[in-house]
Amino acid sequence: MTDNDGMTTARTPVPEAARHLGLRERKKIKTRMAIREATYSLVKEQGYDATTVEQIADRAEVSPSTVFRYFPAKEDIVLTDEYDPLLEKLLRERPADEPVLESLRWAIREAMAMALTDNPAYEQDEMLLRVRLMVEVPQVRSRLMESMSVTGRLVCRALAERTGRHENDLEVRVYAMGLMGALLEAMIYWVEGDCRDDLPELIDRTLATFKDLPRR
Amino acid sequence: MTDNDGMTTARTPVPEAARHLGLRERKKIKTRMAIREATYSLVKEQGYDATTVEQIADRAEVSPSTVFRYFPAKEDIVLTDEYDPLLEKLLRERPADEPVLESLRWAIREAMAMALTDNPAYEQDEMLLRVRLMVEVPQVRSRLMESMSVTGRLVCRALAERTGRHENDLEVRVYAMGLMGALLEAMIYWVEGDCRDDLPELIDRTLATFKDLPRR
DNA sequence: ACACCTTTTGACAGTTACTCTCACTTCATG
DNA sequence: CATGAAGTGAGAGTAACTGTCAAAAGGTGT
Repeated sequence: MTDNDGMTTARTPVPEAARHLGLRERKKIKTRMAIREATYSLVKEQGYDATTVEQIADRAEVSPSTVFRYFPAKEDIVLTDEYDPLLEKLLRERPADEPVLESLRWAIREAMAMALTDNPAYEQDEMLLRVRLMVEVPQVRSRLMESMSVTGRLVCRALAERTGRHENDLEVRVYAMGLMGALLEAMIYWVEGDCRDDLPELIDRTLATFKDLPRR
Repeated sequence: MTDNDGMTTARTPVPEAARHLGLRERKKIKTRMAIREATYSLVKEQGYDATTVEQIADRAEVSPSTVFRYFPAKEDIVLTDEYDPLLEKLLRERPADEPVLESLRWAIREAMAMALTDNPAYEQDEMLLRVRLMVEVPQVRSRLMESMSVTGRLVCRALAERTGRHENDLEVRVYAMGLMGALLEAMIYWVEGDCRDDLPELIDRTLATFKDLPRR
């Protein structure tokens, strides 16, 4: 979502991809992670609203200025969305003549699987915390909804390629945002049910309420 | 404070529905309108961000405290959504055996028509300003998206009645929120095209990308 | 008219997210 | 190592809120 610094933020501690980078870049990644982790632990302890940016800065051992330099808003600390590029990649890997709903289903499935298996347990923990915050804290949810439109544009592009339409077609845009709204609601439903339901199944049922966007 | 000595009187006359109310209630309605109109004029002059609550309070001749008492947040001043009850009423008036998409189409059509014809010209002006702010100012758009979920619940209820499902069914909720996302995107599309397109037609095309939610 | 109670208001102080500026440190490079 | 660039911290400032409390205004009984 608001992760427009062009740099793909990595999840694994000081990732391999960063090895060749200068000390500067590596430090940036470190403080970024430090701020995130400080935030997560504080939010777990006291809740989101009770956690101030100053506390976060203290625990991350940086100044408040630096926190704001790394994240434009407090919500962005918990809500950095690095899955858009992954989703796009997975979507592109599907055969071009497959119905878009099918492609989406598989791409989302795959993305979720990767998020759950490729990450260590404590990160899965944080992911659940994040999802919960998205649903429960209005500010975070708002931001999430904003990021929905970014992902929506991504889906628009995929839809355009598949259906021979323009990515700015009303039908394309409307269909994409409809999908996003539906998927978001599915996630909320899932969290409300304490994450007990089988998420892939919920997503299947969600996508099943749509008809395929016809080719032009 | 806001004596009706002529000069500071609001453009909009106190509505008939308020006639029988006590002085207290009537005053409340008045200050509410005063705050709104102060906000609209200031925003027209300087833009949303440059307009502070203090300025709004000054122009509306109330204290800043009062502004916050009437509207929990600045965004809420421009974004009061009085159309939910109307939409619900119109939806209920449609025949119960009509496909839900049809009902929605007519209800939305009717609601729009009423909004455009029943209001004096300057209110239409303000409506356009509001719509534009919804699309352009992130904070306002966020709030709008939040309110989307409220309207979504309303649609859920209507869908539940029509399809014999429970209003908390995943399919119902997901379908409703999909609709809301799509309709919101249609509105954004309309504003981006400088409101030149025929809005009812856009809505028809939007709803046409959905299949009907089957009865259970 | 008057007293009495309730609702509404304004003044004020405080918190917090965020912005901007500027001096200072830290890294990169020839 | 010197020189420039990038990153950081300190501090001041803004504006959206929040909470409290005393004063004012509306409503109601006698």
